[in-house]
Amino acid sequence: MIRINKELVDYFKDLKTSNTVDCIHKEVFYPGDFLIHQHKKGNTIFIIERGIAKCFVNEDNGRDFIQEFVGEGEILGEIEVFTDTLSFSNVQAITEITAFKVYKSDFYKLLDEHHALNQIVIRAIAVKLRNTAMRASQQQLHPIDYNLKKFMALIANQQLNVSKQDIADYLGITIRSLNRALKNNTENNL
Amino acid sequence: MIRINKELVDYFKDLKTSNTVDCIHKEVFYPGDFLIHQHKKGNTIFIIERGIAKCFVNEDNGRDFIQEFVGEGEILGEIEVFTDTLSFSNVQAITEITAFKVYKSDFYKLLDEHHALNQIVIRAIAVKLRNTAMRASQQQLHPIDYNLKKFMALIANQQLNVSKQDIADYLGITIRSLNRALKNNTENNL
DNA sequence: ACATAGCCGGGACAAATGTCCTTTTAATTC
DNA sequence: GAATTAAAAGGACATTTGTCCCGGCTATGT
Repeated sequence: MIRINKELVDYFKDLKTSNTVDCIHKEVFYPGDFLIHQHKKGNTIFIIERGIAKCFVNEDNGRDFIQEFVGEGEILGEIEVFTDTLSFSNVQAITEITAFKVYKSDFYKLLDEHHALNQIVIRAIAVKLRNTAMRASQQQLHPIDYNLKKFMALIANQQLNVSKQDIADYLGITIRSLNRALKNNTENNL
Repeated sequence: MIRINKELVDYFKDLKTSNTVDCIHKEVFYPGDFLIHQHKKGNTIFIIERGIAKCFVNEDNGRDFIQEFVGEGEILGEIEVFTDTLSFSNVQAITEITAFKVYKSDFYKLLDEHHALNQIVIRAIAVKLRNTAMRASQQQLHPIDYNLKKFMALIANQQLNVSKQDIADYLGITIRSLNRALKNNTENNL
């Protein structure tokens, strides 16, 4: 449920420690900090080395929708770089985060010079697309109770403490509806 | 609204006519034919040369969700190839379609040998991800009337004749709800 | 023309979800 | 410990959406 990408972070760690390139910068973020701002122009990508962030869209009616929780190895900002568009979502640190930062031009250079990295990044985006598309249809076509149960199963193994507001935002519902669904689920599991 | 990708189809047309590669096969599909079957293993990608298809997920409760309508230049099956997983959605021809078909191993070879194609494909996936994610949050957080109005504006310019069932499946609602929303929208536009 | 079947729109009701606001609980300060 | 504030839970009602089903329209064959 918290997306991770071991091969990607390992690749960057190796690149960084090998000292063969000098375009990978390390950066630290604290809970609440924004790595990416919606509607802002981004000219860097990030790879999370440690920590957890939430990736969420703020709609024009004020409500938030959490696209995913991202952890170790997840790449951020690559969509903006590849499509040359403004960010369509925010990325905000939940825990303390250390991340690798690479500027757009350097990132393109890295992809050119490192065939394996190119493969890994393509795969990373493909996985994201797959997850996003599958969740969209599932969440759209199933009732809240069903989606909530799925969500709970997903975070059960994680040691992440998700706030109620975040659960509601992930499911795209109000807290009131979430409370009702939680009650339903516990009652039916007696 | 019907996704197209001119640069991708042009690239394939050039490759095909130049006769420098022999791994690009042309295939024809008729309305109703399936290019990709959900839950089946796919070992090819397609690039649509001409025609329109719908890409939809069938959920376990029997309902369908249309991810997108794809037209000229759209790539299909690449997610399955890159992530090495079963198809998570169906792709069905709406009009007659001609498409370029490339086997997985050949496709990887093409990407290796054609740097520009690699770029184009990465960009194509990035655009898909962006669109999918934006639509998911929008559709989840806005009422039907709002989403319907957006949808109508999108297909207004297209010469595509979308059935009511398809509109409902795209919006993730029942036909009954669609009819109500249609009535609302016309009444309010008086 | 008539009968039949199939599709389409909508009425009536049920279920799900959102909005608003009150109550309850927990936490904090003095 | 009492007072105050903030956070969580839920009641009451309105709105939205889904389910079920009926009646009408169209097409088709005989």
